Amino acid sequence: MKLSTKTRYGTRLILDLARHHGDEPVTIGDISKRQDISVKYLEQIIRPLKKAELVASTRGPKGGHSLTRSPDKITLGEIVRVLQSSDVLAECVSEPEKCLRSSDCCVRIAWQEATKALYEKLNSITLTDLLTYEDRGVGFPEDCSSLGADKT
Amino acid sequence: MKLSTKTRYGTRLILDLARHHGDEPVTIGDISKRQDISVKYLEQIIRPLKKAELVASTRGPKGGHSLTRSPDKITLGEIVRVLQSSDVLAECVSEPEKCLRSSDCCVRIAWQEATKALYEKLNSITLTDLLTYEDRGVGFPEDCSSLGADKT
DNA sequence: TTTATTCTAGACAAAAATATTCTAGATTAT
DNA sequence: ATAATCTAGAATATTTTTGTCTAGAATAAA
Repeated sequence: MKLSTKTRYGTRLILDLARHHGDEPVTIGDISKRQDISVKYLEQIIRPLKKAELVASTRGPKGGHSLTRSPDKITLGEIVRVLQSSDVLAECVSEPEKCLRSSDCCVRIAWQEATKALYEKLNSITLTDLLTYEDRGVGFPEDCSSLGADKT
Repeated sequence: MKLSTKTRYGTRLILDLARHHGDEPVTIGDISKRQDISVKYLEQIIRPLKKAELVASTRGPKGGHSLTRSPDKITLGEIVRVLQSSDVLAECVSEPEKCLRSSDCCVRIAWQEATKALYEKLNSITLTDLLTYEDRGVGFPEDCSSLGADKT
């Protein structure tokens, strides 16, 4: 159920671009230094982001990468969908035809609902939101301490 | 971001027990036939469920497994937390100390919020709910067709 | 008391997915 | 021209997940 490091690193990558939105394009080398992620890996991660047109690049000296939209128009949901190779909780959610039982499987519907709830939250968080929390020294509005809910 | 097959099979396992709640204990062999999952794998999956005291077992002939609580007192959230080896979206959510950046990482808070939203949904779905939907021939109350939300 | 049935525990092996690097270019400002 | 930068695909390494095997323990019933 973990997000891949590709997704997590990619989020940091794009957040780095967000911090420099409006400035000169940012090079992979710079991001690598700031985020402490290898150049080679970043090159790999940025490809799907370009393909999805979240990021645009220019080659040659003075080249680099930048966001195609302002940070308040990009959500975490979008980033996760682009980078996460399996972007639903179970294969049967996105491809019911691959499971023989899907037609009358009540569990499948539950995974679907849960996936939906997850994306509703992710879609509600923009890059700007993250930068704002960062400025405030972190600490989201809501309380996040109790994850396991009915554990108690 | 996918749930492991252990979690998915385990959910079917426990749902099978739920269908026979109140009857004689159910053997792994029976579940294996009905769910089409190997005996050996089921034996492995049922261990953590026993440890978490969701399932109780008796040995010997006429032995088998049964739920320790009624199906309306067991939620999907609980099952996922027990079976899913990584039960949060990112390691830093449950173990912030493992990440150097965690103290001022705004992304971590976002993954935490998203994990929370996911469990709120999972915790709200009981085994009884699933059986009910099954009886009705599936079809949850809400519409589940659009997952990718801001995709459109 | 023996036997067949059933669960239990841990180790092991195989397969799949993920993470990461490498090699060889292609562009382009200076 | 050349140095800086991005691009593409292949190749490798690592980790995680999936699944099986071996050996044993408990117990109901004959």
